[in-house]
Amino acid sequence: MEDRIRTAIQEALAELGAREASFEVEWPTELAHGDFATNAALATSKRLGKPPREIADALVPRLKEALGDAVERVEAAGPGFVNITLAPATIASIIETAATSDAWGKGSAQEGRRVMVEYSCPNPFKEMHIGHLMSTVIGEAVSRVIENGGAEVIRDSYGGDVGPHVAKALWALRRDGVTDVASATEVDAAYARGARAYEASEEAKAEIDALNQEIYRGEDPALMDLWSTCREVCLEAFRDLYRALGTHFDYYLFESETAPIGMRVVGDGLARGVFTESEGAVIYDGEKKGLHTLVFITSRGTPTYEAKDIGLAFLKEEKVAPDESIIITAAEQVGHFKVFLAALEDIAPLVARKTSHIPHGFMRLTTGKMSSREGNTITAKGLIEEVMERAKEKNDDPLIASAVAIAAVKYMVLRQASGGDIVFDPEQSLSLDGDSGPYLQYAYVRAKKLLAYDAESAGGKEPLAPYAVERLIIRFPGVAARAERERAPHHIAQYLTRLAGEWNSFYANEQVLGSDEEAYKQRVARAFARTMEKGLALLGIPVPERM
RNA sequence: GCUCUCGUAGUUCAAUGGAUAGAAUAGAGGUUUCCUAAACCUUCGAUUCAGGUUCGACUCCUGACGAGAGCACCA
Repeated sequence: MEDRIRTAIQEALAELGAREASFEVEWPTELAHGDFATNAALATSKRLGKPPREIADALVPRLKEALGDAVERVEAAGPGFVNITLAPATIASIIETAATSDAWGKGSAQEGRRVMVEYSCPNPFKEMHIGHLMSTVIGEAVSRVIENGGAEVIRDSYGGDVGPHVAKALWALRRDGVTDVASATEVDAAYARGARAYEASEEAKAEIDALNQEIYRGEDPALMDLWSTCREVCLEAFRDLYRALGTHFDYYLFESETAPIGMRVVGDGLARGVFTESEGAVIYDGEKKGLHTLVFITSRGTPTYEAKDIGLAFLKEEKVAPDESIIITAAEQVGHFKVFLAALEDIAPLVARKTSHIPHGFMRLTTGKMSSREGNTITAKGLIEEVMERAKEKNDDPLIASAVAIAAVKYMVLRQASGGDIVFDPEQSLSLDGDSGPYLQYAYVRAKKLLAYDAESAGGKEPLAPYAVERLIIRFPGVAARAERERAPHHIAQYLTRLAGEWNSFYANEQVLGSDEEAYKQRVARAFARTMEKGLALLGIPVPERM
C-alpha cells in the first residue's frame, strides 16, 4: 500500500512539474490525521514557487483518482500535509492478513544477506553480570529484527579466556590450594581475591603477571587442566542463562583463538608501517586520525584486547565471511572500537567497512557504578531470580512466572534506545505494571481468551468505522521495517505498548462475545493477538497463554 | 587538559527535520450486575540557556552551563 501511495505521489508531482522530487510518506502520530501522510507539498514548495497549501490542494484530486476505492479520504491539512485515510474495506483486508498470514510483518530488505551479530560476550572466569545481560537482550532482539528483514543471521559471543583476569582467578585458586571447581560463583570469587591481591601486593602482582604469560604459553599441563575446568564450568553457567533468555549462539569465539591470529596480523602490519614500536610496545598511532594512540602488543609481548579484536575480525572472515558484521558492546568501549576500526581500515579495508558497532549503556545501580573487582555486582542470574520472586506473587505456575519475569527484564532494557544508561532502581524496575513487558503479555492473554470461543453463529454486523486498534495493527510491518533499518528494536517496544493500550481501551469499551459484531471483533482480536505475539517474538519476549 | 556521548513533566523513557512534544510512574478524582481491575477513564505537569540554518528545530550548526564515559601496555 505504501509503495502504491508513493508511486501515486510521484506521478502527481510530475504532472505539477516536480519530477523526481524527494518527499516522505509517513505514518502520522495522530490517528485522526489518517493512515498515511506526505510532506510532498512542503518539500516541493520552493521548487514549484507556490505556497505549500496550494500544491497540497492540487495533489488531493490527483491522489484520489490514482488510489480510487482503496482510500476513504484524501485531504490537505496543517501547513501543507496531505493526509490519506484508507477505506474500511482496505483496512479489513489487511486485518484479515494479520489474522491469518504467517508472513505478517515480515520484510524483505535483507533478503539474501548474511549478517553476523556479536553480543553478550561475558568473560569466562567471571560471572555474567547485568552489563552482559543488557548486551544479550539487545543483541538477541537486533538479531531477530534483522532476521525478520530476510537476512540469515549468525550469532557469536566472544569471550576472554586468556589475559590478566584469568591469571588473577587461577593465581588465587592455586594459592588457596583449590584443585576442583564446581561452580562459576567459586571462580568469580577467586577472581575477586586475585584482583585484590594484585592491587595490594607487589609480590602477588609479579606472580600474576608471570602466570599470565605462562597461560598464554599453555605448556604446563596441571595449570591448563585447571584452566579448562574453570572455563567449562563458567560456560555451562552461561548456557543455562541463555536457555532461560531464549538466546543461542552459532559460535563461541575465544581470545585464546584470536590472540595468535592478532599477533601475526599486527606483526605483519608492523612490517608494513601500519603499527609502530614505542617503549618496547607495538602501538597504533591513532592521533593521525584524531583518535587515541593505543597499545596492541605489550612490551612483554602479549597481545592486548585491540590486537585480539583484529585477530577476531580475521577469524570471522575465515569461519563465516559475512556481508555485514555487527558488534554490540558497552558504550565505554567506543573509543577503543574507533581505534580498532581505524587500524583495521589500514590492514583490511573491505572488512573494516562492513563492520559496525552498536554501543549500549550501563545498567547502573542507584548506589553507583558496579565493578566486578570490588565485588559489588548484581549478577545476571541474581537479577532474574529477584524479578522471578516478584512474578511468583501473582502466578502460581512457575513457567508463567518465568515468562513474566523474563518479559519484565527484557522490556526494561528494550523500551529505550540502545546507548543510554539504564538506572536500575530495584523498586521501580521490578514493577510489573504500566509500561512493562507483563503489560504487553496481559493484553495478549486477554485477546487470546476471546478467541477460545467459537464464532460460528456469531453476530455478523460490521461497525460503522474501523476501530482505532485496527489502524494501529496495520502499521506493524512498517514499524518492523524501521526497526530493522535502524537496528533499533526499541521502536517495536514503543509501538507494542501503544498497541496494547489501544487494545485495552477497545476491550474496556466494546463487548466482544455475544455482540452484534462478534465475528468482526473476534477477527480484530485475532489480528491483535498475532501482531502482539510476533512483535514480542522480535524482542525475544515469550508469550504465556494465561496469566 | 583533550576526545566522544548526553541534557525533554517530580522521576524513568519516547518522538523518521513536520501538525496540538507522547507514554509510564508519582499526585488528585472516577470506573466492576458484562469477555481476567496486571485493566480502563479524567486531571495536574516538560524540550538547560543564548544565538544561527530552515517554509518548519527536541532533532542540524556555534557558544555557555551541567552530567557521564574514554584518553599506552586491563577488557
